[in-house]
Amino acid sequence: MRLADVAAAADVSPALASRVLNGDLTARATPETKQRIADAARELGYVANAIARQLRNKTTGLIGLVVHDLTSPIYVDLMSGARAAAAEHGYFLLLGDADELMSNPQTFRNLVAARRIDGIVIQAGHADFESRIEEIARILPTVVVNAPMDGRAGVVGVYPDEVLGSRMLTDHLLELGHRRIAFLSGPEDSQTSHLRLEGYAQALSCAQIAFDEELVRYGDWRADGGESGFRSVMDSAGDSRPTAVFAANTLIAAGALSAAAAMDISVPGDVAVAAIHDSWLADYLVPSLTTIELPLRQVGWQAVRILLADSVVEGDVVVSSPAPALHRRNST
Amino acid sequence: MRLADVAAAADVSPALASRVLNGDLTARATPETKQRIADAARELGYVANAIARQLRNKTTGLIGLVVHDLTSPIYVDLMSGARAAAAEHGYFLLLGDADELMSNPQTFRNLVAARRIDGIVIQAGHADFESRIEEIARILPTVVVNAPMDGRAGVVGVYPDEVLGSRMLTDHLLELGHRRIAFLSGPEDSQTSHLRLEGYAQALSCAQIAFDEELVRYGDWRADGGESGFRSVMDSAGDSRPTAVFAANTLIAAGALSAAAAMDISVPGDVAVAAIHDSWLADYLVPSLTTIELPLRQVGWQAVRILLADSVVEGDVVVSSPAPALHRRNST
DNA sequence: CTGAAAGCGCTTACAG
DNA sequence: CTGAAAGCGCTTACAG
Repeated sequence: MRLADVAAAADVSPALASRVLNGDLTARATPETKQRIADAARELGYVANAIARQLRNKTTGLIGLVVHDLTSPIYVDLMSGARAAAAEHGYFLLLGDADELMSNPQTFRNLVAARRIDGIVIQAGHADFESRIEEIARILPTVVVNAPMDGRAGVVGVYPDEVLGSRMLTDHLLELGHRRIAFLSGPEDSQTSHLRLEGYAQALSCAQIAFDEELVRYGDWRADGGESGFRSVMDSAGDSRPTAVFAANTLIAAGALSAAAAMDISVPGDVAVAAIHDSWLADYLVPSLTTIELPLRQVGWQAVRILLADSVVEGDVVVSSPAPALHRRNST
Repeated sequence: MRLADVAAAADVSPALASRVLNGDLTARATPETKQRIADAARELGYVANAIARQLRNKTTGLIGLVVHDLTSPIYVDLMSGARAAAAEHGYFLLLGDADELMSNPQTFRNLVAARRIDGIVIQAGHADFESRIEEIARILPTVVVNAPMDGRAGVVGVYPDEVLGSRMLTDHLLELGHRRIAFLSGPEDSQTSHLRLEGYAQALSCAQIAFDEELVRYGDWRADGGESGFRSVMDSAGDSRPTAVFAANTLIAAGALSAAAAMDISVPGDVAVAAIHDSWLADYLVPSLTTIELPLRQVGWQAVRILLADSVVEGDVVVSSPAPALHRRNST
C-alpha cells in the first residue's frame, strides 16, 4: 500500500495526497478533494512508509541508547525516563551495548557512521571511552549520561549531582555519630567512583575527620564486590573497625548486608550501612536500606529532551538534574 | 559522504563502487580497480547510508522488542538475550512499551504499520492483547514471548515450560514435608498466573493433596502484592495456616519475606518460601531465596533467532526452551 | 570488465 | 487549486 495507490484511488496526484495527508497548509485543496484523499487513505489502511520518509526528510525518529549493563537494576530508571521522553516526541529508542560499541568497529559503523539514528545517549564512565565518544560526537548529536566529560568539546553531559549526593549520605552517617565510615567503591578507574569518593571525602573534611585510605575498598559495581569489600574492611581489628559503611551503589550494599548476616554482624546494631541509588529493592532488603535517591529517571528524560530540543545546547555545557534525596530506612 | 563521492574519487561509476564495496561476486573488476575503490572509500571514511539501503533492500536491520515493564528486574535477562542474538546478526533492537503499543493507535502506526522494523518480539500475557497481536502479525513477522498464544494463527510463541517449573517448585516443597502450601499469584487475568497455578495444582494432585482455593492470593507481580498476600494468607488461624509459600515471582517473594520479618515469622523456621524466577537478587535477600530458574535469556535469544532465521517456523507452532532448574537456598 | 538507467516510497520547490 | 519533476542515497537487472 503506497501513497501512489491512495492518490490513484482519490484521483489526485501523489504530491497532493502527500500534502493533504501531512496537513500541509500551503495545500489549499477543496474540502471535497481533501475528503476524498482522507477516505481513500483510511479505506486502504494507508500509513506512510517510515523508511522512505526517513530518506527524504533526513531524520530517522530514532535515538540510540547505549548502556553498559542491561542487566543492572541501577539503570532501569534511566532507560525508562529516556523511553518516555522519546515516546512523547514519537521517537523510538534503539538499544546498544556500550562495550560493544566501543570495541567493535563494525557496530560503530552500522550504528553511528551509517546514520541509523538522529542522536545518541551514551552511558560513559570509563576514561578509555572518551576519545571514542568524541569521534561519535563529530558525527551525531551526543549526550553522555552519568558522568561528566570534562572539557570535551561538543559533548553534552547530563548527570545527577554525585558529589552532593555522596556528601548527603556521609553527613547522614556523621549525624548518627559515626566517625569511622568505610567506603565500598566501584572500580578504581570509574569516573563515578571518583565523584562519590570525592563527596564522601568532602563531608569528612567538613566534619574535621581525616580521610583514611584504609577504609576504602574498590570492587565492581555488583553485589559480590560489596560482599568481599565488606569482609575485608571488617577484618580490621578492634577500634579501627568501621562503625558504618558507605556503599557506592545498592548492589554493593546488598552484598555488604549479606556478608554482615553471614558474619553475624548486626545492621544497624554493630555497623550501619547506607548506599547511593534508591530502588524498590532498598525496601525489601533486610534490614531495609537507607539510600540516596539520584534522579536517574530525569537524567534519562533530560538527555533525550536535549537531543530532541530545537534549542541546541552550546558546546560542552553540562546539565544538572534535581537534587538527590535521602531515604532513611532501617539500616542506619 | 555519499557513494557517488567514492565513485568519483576512484573514477568509476557508483554502480561498480557499490558492487565492489559489497563484495558482489558478479562484479569481476580488475584488482587495480577494486583497490582504487577500496582506497577511496577508506580515505573518505565512507560508510553506506543505512536508510537508503533500507529503502532499496526492504529490510531495516531492526527488531522491535516490546515489553510490559522496563523497570522489572524479571525481564532483564529476556532483553539481554534478545539483544545478544540481534547483535550477532548485525541487527539492533528497538524498544517499545507493550501497553502503549496496544492502546495508542499512533504508536501502532508509527512502529508497525510504517514498517519501521523487520519483525517484533512481544511480551504478551494479557488476554485483551491477543487480537491486537494478531493484527500485528498480519503485518510483521511476530513472536510472542512468555505466554503461549493458544491457537492464534501466524503467531509463534516462545516461552519456558511454566507448568513444569511450577511443578518442580511445588514438588520441592512437598518433599520437605509441607502439606499446606499457599500460592501468591500474579494478576488473575494473566496467562502466566494461570500456568503457574496449573503446575502447582498438578503437583498437589499427584501428591493426593486437595487443591484449596483459600490458600491462593492474587496480586500484581510486584513486591507489595507479595506483602499483602502473605499477610492475608497468614491470617488464617491455627492449623489451617500454611507452612510454605509458593511465590509466583521473585518480587512477590521479596514482599513476602519482608512481611514475614515484620510479623516476626521465621523463614524457613515457621514458613518456607520459594519462588519462580532466579536472579542475582535471590542470593541477597534474607534469607536467600530458593527459586526455579526459567531460561529467560534463551527465550529472548530464541525469539530473535526465529525472526532472523531463513527457516520459517510454520503457523502457530510453539517453541519451548531448556528445562527450568531448581536453585535451593536458605528460604526452604 | 564496466556503466546507464530504473526504482525503492516518499516530499517539496517550482510552475501554472 | 493541483501536478510534473527532481531528488534523498543506495542497488541491481540489463546491456554492451
